[in-house]
Amino acid sequence: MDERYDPQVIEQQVQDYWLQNHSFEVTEDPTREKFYCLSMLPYPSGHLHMGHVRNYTIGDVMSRYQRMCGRNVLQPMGWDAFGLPAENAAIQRKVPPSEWTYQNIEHMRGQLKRMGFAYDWTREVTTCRPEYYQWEQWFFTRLLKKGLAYRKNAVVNWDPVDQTVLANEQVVDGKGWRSGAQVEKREIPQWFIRITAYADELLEELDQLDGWSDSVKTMQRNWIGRSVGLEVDFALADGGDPLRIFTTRPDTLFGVTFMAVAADHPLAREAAEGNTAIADFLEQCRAGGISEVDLEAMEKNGLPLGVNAVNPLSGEHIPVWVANFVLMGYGTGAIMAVPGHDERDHAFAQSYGLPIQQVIAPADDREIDVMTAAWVDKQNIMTVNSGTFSGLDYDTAFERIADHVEALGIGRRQVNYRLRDWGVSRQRYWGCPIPVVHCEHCGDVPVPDDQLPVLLPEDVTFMGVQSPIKADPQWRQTACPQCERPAERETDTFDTFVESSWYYARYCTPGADAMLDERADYWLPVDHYIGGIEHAVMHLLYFRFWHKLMRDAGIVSSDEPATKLLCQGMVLAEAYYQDSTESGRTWIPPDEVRVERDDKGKTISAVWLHDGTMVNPTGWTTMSKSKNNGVDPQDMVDRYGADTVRLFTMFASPPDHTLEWNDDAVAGSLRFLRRLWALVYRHQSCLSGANDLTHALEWDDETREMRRLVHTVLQRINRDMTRNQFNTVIAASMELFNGLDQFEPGEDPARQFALREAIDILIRVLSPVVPHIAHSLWQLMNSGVELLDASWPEVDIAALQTSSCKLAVQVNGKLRGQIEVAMDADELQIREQVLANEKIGRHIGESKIKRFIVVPQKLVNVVI
RNA sequence: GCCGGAGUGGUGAAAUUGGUAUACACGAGGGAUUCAAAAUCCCUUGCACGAAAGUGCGUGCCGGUUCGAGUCCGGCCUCCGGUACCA
Repeated sequence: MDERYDPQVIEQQVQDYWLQNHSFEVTEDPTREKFYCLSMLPYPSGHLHMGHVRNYTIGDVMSRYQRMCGRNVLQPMGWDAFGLPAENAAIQRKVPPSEWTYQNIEHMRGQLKRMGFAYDWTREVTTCRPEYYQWEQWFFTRLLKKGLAYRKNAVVNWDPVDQTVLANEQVVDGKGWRSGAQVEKREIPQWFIRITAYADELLEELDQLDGWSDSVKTMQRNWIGRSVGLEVDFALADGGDPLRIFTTRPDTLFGVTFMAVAADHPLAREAAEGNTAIADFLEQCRAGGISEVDLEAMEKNGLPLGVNAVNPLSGEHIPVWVANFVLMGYGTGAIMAVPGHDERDHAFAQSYGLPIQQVIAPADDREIDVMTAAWVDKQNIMTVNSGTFSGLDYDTAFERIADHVEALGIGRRQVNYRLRDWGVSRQRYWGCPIPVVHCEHCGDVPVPDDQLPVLLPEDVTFMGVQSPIKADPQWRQTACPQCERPAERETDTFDTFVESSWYYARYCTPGADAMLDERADYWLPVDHYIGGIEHAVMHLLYFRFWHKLMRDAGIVSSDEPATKLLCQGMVLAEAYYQDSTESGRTWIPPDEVRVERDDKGKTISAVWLHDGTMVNPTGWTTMSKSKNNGVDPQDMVDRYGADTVRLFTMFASPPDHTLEWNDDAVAGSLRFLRRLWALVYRHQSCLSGANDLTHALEWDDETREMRRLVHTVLQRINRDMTRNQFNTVIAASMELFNGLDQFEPGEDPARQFALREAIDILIRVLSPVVPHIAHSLWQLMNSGVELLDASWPEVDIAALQTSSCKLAVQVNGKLRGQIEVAMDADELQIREQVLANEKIGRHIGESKIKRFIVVPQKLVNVVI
């Protein structure tokens, strides 16, 4: 054994050992309990970033721990390889997206291997390969035949200069990021998958997902947004098609003082003919992007159409407006407005001087004023000013008014969802082609199985604005699979969320000549899924949805894809900048900055080493290229080794918190591993001794104390491993180490045994986090077992026994002292000891004791 | 705007179910070793007052429940994630 800890050398040796022994390749074994540990697959952006390192270390720690608990562990890895960044890189570097992507994958695979993650690389999935995407094309054609996929018009961001569709991210302040042109809304035909047909199941099954956090489940519930309400037709005063609206507040129907329709509602278009003011307004509504943030943030405005509707309950005539916040694509494209009892309607009514009518009031005598603010309560209310429907609570009003509206034949009870069908069309090149042929005679025809996959050409020149498959008439041209006459291929590609909706299942069946095969039933569902909290709703909802689609196609047999979920927090770093009038804001890399601290270590200022000028610190912020504050995992691994990086990322905070990167603390993690190495080096002859003294050992006091520490700490480690709180597992291991560092076994066999036991436990519990150093140290232990398959250590209950314990003593809730009592002391004995204690007695004085509260083995509170 | 989180020393954080707030680290200060440096080791370290014993204060802010609140309840503030074409 080398005296010096040299991570670069030992990590290479250990990784070679794993490679030669195929240590992480697994097969289905029905006799063993399986554990499928899945981390979200990365987008191959070119370099591993700290978020990946953190995510994958968490998964690796879980996987290695489960293996030591005896499970047959599958931990796969792959590449979410289609997507927008490859197209941007292609334009910048003039290389085809495929080439850029494959090079990135090569590089990043090497980086992952250097981290020592226990992946079964024989199962690697690359989503841009036809072997993978052909099966989602195949599956999509099944969905088409079942009516679960369909085509309809939908709105996109349109850049009128580049003549292209923009992603929401590419719209900055309402303008195209490249052209700078004002973005417009444009309606084009798009493919959708009917996720709303599964809305109720997606909602209800959340209740069964005990292994998912409440915050994620709540977000998904709110995203689905099931609401029960009433659909009502409002007749127009001058005839014509009635306006259909949906409301969850039928109890406020008498308070409707106006209505509003979307800019592209037929009624608005009609009114615009011959009215330039309205026509101009509709034109204005076309400007700007389609994201919800933008729509909600913009100023709400509108114009009256000069048309009246009739309130079906009161018979009142109310004006119909066109408003920019009503959207044609969502719901019916028209709303009823109740400014007295809806905040948005109230604001709109006030800015346009529209009437506000109160129709509900508090059931008690409380005064409210709907003229100053909308009153939106549902509980403890009573309808007022509502004709024969006055004096009712919410539920009664809802039911009676719904009955009435249904009896009149102008509406019906209706369940509505906020969730919209999943738009999967993208007008981009670097994605999976949607397998449909457009035929003049037969309509949209799914590509038959024997013509799949529809291959995406990879050897293309890509200039950015136009997708090469849209630009290439040769590629588009085909024969209709039904009538064999000339027809055109669909040139849209899938949303990349489609690929990431089923990759976890494909890992189970490498090389299968079908979408999946029976091996999937052994591994699924995923036992633990780990990924960023940013995926809480969209990806994780599509992932659940696709699993149910596969179940209903008879391809998988479970209802949900993952039983447990862990969402890790973001990785942050400090960033520094300077502002100047000429060049705007410049971001200075942290390693070019010297931070000045006060005598307590608090940052007071920061200086750019380059020229000695002052820079501004931002505090903790997300790592990003634009802020120049990314920490490259490669640099860290080169400097400290993979184990140190793994140790730091697990130690710095619990998995679900944000993680603040700190170079000094990373060095501290290396220091710990060096001390661990030194400890084992110092005791190596003792450690390699035979382990034949398993009984009849007499412990001296110091050894008994040391063993009690080891086993109480192990107890905490076990608890924290099961709740995935790895930072405290490491803290406890450090405590164990600190207790051990002072212990000298000498020649005493019992003391030697105790030290061997303690170090054995320490190496085992640290091995999931720092597997390379653990492997090297383990070789000295003469245990005859492979560390990867060594059993997780068990607590020796006998070692925990003590005869007395310390009790904190409070007087009126304030800590005043401590006493030591026998473990089995009763309240009377404790009371005697408390009163006998001089320091505590001072605080009690002559006062009468009102209460004497004892929390066994913890504390006493004397209330005077 | 809406939905979901988070806030504890100089810093990252710990505190099992309402029971001794600050474990474990980092940083800082002091010391040892060294020709010197690196590395390593030892001690101190929540804040205020005090020579000390000690006393008071202290978990974003305001209020409440309780013998006892970082933890539970009500109301705010700030920051972070998502918001349907970034992944």
